[in-house]
Amino acid sequence: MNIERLIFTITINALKELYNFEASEDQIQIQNTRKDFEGDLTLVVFPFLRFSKKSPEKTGEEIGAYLEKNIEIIESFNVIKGFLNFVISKKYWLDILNEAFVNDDFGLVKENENSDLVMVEYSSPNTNKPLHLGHIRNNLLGYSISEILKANGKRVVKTNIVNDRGIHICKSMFAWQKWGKGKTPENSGIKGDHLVGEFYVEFDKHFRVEVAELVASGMAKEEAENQAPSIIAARELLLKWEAKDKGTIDLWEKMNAWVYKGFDVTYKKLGVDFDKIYYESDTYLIGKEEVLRGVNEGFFYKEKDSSVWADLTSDGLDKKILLRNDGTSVYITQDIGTAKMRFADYPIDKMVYVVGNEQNYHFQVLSVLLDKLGYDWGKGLHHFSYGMVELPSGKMKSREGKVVDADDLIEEMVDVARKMSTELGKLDTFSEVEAEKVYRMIALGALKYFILKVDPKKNMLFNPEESIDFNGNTGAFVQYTYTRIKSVLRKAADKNITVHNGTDVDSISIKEKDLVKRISLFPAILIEAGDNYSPAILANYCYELAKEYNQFYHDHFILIEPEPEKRNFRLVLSATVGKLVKKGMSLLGVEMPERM
RNA sequence: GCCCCGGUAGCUCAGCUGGAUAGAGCAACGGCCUUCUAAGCCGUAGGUCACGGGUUCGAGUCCCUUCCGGGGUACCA
Repeated sequence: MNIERLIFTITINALKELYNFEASEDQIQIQNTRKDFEGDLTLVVFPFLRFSKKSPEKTGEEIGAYLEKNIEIIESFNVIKGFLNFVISKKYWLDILNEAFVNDDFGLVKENENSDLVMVEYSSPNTNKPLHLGHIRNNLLGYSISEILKANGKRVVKTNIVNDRGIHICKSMFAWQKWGKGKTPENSGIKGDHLVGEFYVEFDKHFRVEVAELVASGMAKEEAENQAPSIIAARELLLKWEAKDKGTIDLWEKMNAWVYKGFDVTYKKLGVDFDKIYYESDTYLIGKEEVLRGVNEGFFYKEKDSSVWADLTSDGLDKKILLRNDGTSVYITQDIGTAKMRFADYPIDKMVYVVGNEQNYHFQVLSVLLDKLGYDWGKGLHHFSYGMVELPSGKMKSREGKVVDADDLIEEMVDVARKMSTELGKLDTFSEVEAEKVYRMIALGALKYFILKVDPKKNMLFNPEESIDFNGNTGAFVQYTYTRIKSVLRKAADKNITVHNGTDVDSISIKEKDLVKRISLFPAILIEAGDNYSPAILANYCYELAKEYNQFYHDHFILIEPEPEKRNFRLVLSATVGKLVKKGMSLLGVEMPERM
């Protein structure tokens, strides 16, 4: 039984016996004792004063005495104001450490036949432009939350819906036809997704000139945006595409193939992957069918102009268009089709969509629509809504080319890592190939940690002028701590010092106990990170653990410690921290180098 | 206009779902390498938790007003 549960239970007994009060668990607050006070765990006694009718100090003393008598591992207690602090016995902490040390799955929940199957959709790129920093956040969050859910015993299917059709790709296609002069990734040496992105920007450039001209000639802006020759041409392409026009389909396939090849490179660099990929071009027709079924069954209705709508006002939402008046599908149409396809493919218990918070409303609507269409899983879908990445100048805009490109950013990070590492002379004995591997680990680790340590729900700021740090609260800090630990363990092995379990020492220092306490929190942190869909909770834990290890490392000898059992204890501590930090960071998608 | 989210140190972020004197990192200043990796450790300085009210033993945390920022808002995705 874990210590907190034990205190809960015995406190309930104490309140009954001392004050004849039947408490429930949620009236009892247990927290970690603040560092400035003596003790490990603290019970807040204020809520009990109404029943004890005594001072906070007196009440604390009485409950404290009761618990001390009835719980063996409580060594002593003290009361300060309304706070009852317990000192937990050394044995308890040593037991936890030994458990964490020997159990390679410490804190992890194993999946079984009854485990929920969770499908996590993330990435979901459009095929008209390369990935940028906003997509990086999405990809890292999606990958990490998938791993965290697995660590919580869920069966996870990582999925990607590629938005490979629609007006956006037609814009790039039209621009390429018109101004491309046969440019290809092969003959230009430009990565495919970047090349297609160039034409998307090219399209917008011409489009805006055309709109400006029309406005200058007296047309209203809104109409001009509808009448510009470029947009008309792009729309024609979309209609031809939907009509399966051979030439259009060929061009579409060619350009998308360029993009996929480019995306694969970026995904690989980022270390993210998918178990199943869906394409909008395969799902949007199913979406249409579902919408029409909805019309037939009376959930949706057709306007005079033959556009199709859902009236969601009784659900507290607005009316929502589902098919345009020309019969083409809108964004949400394909989401309906994709959902149907997925639930046919997998026995999904829970669907998680990793999509930015600008689409909060969209998912509210989708949930209701799916429910109306008779899917009972519609109501339970989870929109993992994350904040935007902003630049100092504001929101990123692909069309204006105002973005931090994913590939560029990664390569810049690697350059900085290489430079820094060379200056410090850390990897002088490494081969070039080996060193390059480590630079990439450090660069990616810094980038991933930088993004994942922030609460996903919040917007975050990225300043391209200041490169991401390798000192302080960073990925490199945690990696560095790990390499220190590995170094100590290597040296122990060199000296034929074996690290054995069942460690027992006469006394442990404050720093040592702090570390064990932090270790003991690992299982709860994993659960919390999973329940809250928050890699940030785990990232910050890894930092705290590493930070406390560095303090310990600074203040204590490990290998040099003459007393064998003490030395062993510290080696066990070190190995355990190393293991947890590696595990924790791996759930964030961060790799750990052995040396740096 | 209406709806949602946010505002914590100069900057970037934590703050365990209402508990003790609000914490880190960066930037600034000072100290620590003949002992296991100094990408580290220690210290100094830095705060009206946007503003004003309320709820209570106790509020950065919950409620309301106002201000500021971001997002959404029926044929963009």
